[in-house]
Amino acid sequence: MNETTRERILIAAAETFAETGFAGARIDEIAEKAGVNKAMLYYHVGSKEDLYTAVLTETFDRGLSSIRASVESAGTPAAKLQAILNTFAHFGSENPVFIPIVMREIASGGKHLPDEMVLRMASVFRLVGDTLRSGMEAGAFRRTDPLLTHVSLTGAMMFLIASHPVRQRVARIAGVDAGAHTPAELAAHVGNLFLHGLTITPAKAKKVKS
Amino acid sequence: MNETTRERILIAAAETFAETGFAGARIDEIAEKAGVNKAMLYYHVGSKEDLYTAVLTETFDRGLSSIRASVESAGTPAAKLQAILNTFAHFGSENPVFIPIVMREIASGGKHLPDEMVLRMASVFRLVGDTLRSGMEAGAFRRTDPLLTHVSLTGAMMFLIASHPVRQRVARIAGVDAGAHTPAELAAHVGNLFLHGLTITPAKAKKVKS
DNA sequence: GTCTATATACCGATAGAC
DNA sequence: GTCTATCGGTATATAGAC
Repeated sequence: MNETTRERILIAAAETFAETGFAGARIDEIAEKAGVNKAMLYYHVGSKEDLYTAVLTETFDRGLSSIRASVESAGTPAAKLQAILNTFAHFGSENPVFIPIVMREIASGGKHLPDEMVLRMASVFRLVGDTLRSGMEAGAFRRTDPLLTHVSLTGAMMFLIASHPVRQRVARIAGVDAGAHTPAELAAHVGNLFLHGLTITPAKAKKVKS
Repeated sequence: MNETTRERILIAAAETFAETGFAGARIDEIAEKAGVNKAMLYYHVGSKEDLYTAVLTETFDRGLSSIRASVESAGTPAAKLQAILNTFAHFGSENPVFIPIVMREIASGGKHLPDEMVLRMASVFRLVGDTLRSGMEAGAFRRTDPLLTHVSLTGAMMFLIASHPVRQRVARIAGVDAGAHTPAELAAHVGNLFLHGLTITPAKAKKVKS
């Protein structure tokens, strides 16, 4: 089993699927990008669907272990949450495949989402959910529905990262700046927003003025 | 000009584009769903791209005017923001085409997004951005990047609405409740989250305990 | 394992009769 | 305005030589 060839194919496939989606992806393009013959692609991986599933699960697994590691490296619930956001933003930016694919799957109601993938998504939620719940029980976080908050967090994060090209076009028309686009800056924005909210409370207002 | 035929085609196209995306959509399927001949589709609307653009802009325009109306009906910046979220959630739920299409466009970096659509997106941002800026200037909102906050808001909202089927599967695996799914409940969750954040401040903690 | 050549099917778009 | 028939191009997938 030539693992290097297979990996080259998976990387090329990931890029193409991210750019055009499953239906828009062309096997010829993936093969050319991977530097292999089209027949070799079928020999090493299989059909287009097999290729898609392989890309999905392998990418998700790498992201999952990254997030797992980052959670354990932080102390307080707030720090854990920020660590998750940082890792998520970094992973999503460095693996441009991941976010577009998830967004497309959500857009189709997860119709093509195999159980193995839902299982992995549940693992991520458990990580974030536990962080949220422990923060609530410790009196650090307000009580909100963990699953809905989790989806809100990841939704905001994914949109921020993936929207960069569109954001630039919108910004030019609206006559404003396109805003930050580095993973660190985007994660900081989401963390700031979700931890403290928009409203200026008396305590915060005092803090700002001091 | 038979407006009814054209509208039937646009409705069918909207459904198909939402389900499968631009590349995945089949003209034959759209024509059959609309109950018209394929040649008629080309006669009334034009090419596949023309069809896509028409669906996009007409749907977006209806949503834009809904949001415009809701903004004007509210007083304070916070109330305006909540009104936007409510309208957005309602429109997105009642037009199941809208959110999937936008999500797919963002996922592809807006490659198929015509300038007319970016223009409309900029209009929505101007509405939300002005609300945010006026809140900041009035001392009601903390200072954040308006465009990034706008994207975070819409991203969270869209993910919450569109993720419902996937959320149910994740919830079952994680052994938790799938959470709310009515537009009003989802809008309330996002509004609560973005206005007040997760962190319990001294002032809020006092409020909760009283 | 690797490549060429090709089968097979599908899809977007149109010509042309009525 | 409406339909049938079909063109031309392209896509996935494979057969078969080496």
